[in-house]
Amino acid sequence: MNEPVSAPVRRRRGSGAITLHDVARLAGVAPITASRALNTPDRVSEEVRTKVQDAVSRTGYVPNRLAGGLASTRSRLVAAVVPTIAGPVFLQTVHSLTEALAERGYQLMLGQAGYTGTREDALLDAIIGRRPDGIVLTGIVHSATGRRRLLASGIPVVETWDLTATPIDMLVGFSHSEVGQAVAALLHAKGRRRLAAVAGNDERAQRRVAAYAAAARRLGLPEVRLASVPAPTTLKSGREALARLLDSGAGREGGSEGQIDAVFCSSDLLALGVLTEARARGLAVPGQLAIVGFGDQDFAADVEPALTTVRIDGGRIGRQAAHFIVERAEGRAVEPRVVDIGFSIVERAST
Amino acid sequence: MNEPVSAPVRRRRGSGAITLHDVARLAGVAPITASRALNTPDRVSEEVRTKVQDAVSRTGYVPNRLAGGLASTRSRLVAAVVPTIAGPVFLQTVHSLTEALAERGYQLMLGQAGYTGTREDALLDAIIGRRPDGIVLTGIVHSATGRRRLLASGIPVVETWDLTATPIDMLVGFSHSEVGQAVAALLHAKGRRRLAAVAGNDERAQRRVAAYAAAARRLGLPEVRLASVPAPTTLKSGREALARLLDSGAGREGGSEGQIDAVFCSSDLLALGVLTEARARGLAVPGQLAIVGFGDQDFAADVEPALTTVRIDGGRIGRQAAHFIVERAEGRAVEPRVVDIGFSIVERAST
DNA sequence: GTGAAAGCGCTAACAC
DNA sequence: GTGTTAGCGCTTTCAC
Repeated sequence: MNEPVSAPVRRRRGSGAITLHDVARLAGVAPITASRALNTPDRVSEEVRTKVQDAVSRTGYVPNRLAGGLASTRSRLVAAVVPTIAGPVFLQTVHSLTEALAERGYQLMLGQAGYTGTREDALLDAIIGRRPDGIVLTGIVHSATGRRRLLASGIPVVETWDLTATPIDMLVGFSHSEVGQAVAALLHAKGRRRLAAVAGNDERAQRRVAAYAAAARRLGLPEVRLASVPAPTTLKSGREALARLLDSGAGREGGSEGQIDAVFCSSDLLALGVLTEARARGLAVPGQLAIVGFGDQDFAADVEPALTTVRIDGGRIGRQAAHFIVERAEGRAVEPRVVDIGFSIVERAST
Repeated sequence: MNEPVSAPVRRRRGSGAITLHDVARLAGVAPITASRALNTPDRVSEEVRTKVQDAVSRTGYVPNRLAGGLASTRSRLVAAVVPTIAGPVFLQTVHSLTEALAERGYQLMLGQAGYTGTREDALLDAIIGRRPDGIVLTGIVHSATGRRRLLASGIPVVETWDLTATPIDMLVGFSHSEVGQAVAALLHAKGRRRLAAVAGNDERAQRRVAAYAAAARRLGLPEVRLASVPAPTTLKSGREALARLLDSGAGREGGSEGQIDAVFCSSDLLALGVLTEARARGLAVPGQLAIVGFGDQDFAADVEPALTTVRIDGGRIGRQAAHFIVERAEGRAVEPRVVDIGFSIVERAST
């Protein structure tokens, strides 16, 4: 086989890919000058800039960011951790996070922790080992050791979708308790008295429902009936949960408390399941049963009847998290480090 | 402030994190021995292994994979490209890909190319620059320059969710044309004669629908009515599309061809929208209108009536892709490099 | 089984 | 504005 023209001395290691040295040689400058031409173009003469650009496009050079990250201790990589990508809740956040980061030249690395939390520590080590410029946590109850390692790593951390008293670092979210209270107040104001809830068994959903039940109690309503379903939630588990609520309610107390007349669901998908089951049983919605979802997924407005739901601006969470991380990565302090983005209740036909 | 006990000479650069050198010093061995104790534990004496393990847990050492990747030209990072994470189609694939990779010690990096493909080349460069051990492409029509750069990078590539004649490297998917044909055949066999389709304007969906229309033609059916909607598809666009199909059909030809009696949708969400609109208009499903979805999302079986749909084993695609990449990364050849995972039609109440 | 030396490809630091 | 030097933290290569 012929050696390529003007081949360098055979390398002993390496991938064989074009390097910055190759580009620099072609452009007739020192490697560091080529580096500057690419990274800080305005600190270099016009002439050098064009020569280097030229060499880059002729060779198809793609900078090795592993090497760059190692040398500069800036990887331009941001990690996000979600319980599972299969659940729709965080998609909007991950989507806008990815976009906002890409605009600023950062890349997203995605990790799935699972709802159980068993793999959490291993995942965190895998992430920290990559020295990302930031870590975004969504809906994770992190173990004590996990917290400690995050702290020790010195990597900027943004926790999202919640408001905790003791954030690791930065925080963008809303109060799940307030959501539960607001929904109870709404249903009470609408004249509903026998409230129920269907919630996935993740910590945040349980917190919403607990606050909802407590608020109902304070409003003098009978005890809220609860149905728990596994996370991630599905339409099917919504149907089954309503079936359980209705059947157990009918059997018990001989109707002293009567049938439930409102259900708060921990996701819109669950709410759609409840709606489907209600229709299958000939229960009128909202006539006999009011339904409230959570998340304001894009389908919520278009089902029949349209779903009342709690709207969270997931996109804003993602953008704010990206902003936090990029500011930190570029050496600027961010203050305040906690942002409460709130929520709103979108009233539609189902209540 | 006190210096930490036995502080090394102040480093001029670096993150200040614990390094393998620190661990090695603590364990009383050379750095390379510590490296071996962690990466190839069985090539090291029992004694060294425990001493190093001990030093690791005392210091909380997390290996810097940027440095490791640079030295070994193996990053243990795999990139996946999806049009958008907001669409539900690829979630199962991404989910199982992440899991399968994590099990083998690889981490996923996610990129969103968008359905338009404008950002595609920039995204590919950002990915290639990270020197992943593999790249998984889902549903991307890649530009000629994109293909060239992928090829030039030498990184193993798996294209998924399609079967093309000229794969870049490895491939796991199914035939979209065959899906369209099979659906047309099914509806024909069920006695449906006036077929319609609602499809997102992405290349693959259009291909399914084109094959569906062609098959209908060959079966002697009247021309298929088509409605195009923007990708990603939503419940709402499904409702609107059915409305358009019905209204235009009624106005035109004075009923010579009559109302449509079957709709093939390019996603289950779209199908749910069609179903919702049909119900809102008092059209009986499947009596007056048969509906077929695509994807067999988990809700498809549980809506009323349950949705007939095309089932793709997205999880298997992800696992197979992970297998391909890991095998390659570990130096083993894979043969064959193309896997057709096929599809099945799940008949439920909506037809 | 263990270690010394020499990079991987890039950029910070400090000249000039 | 441009270049030289010396690493970043790890693993390959080659000795012992």
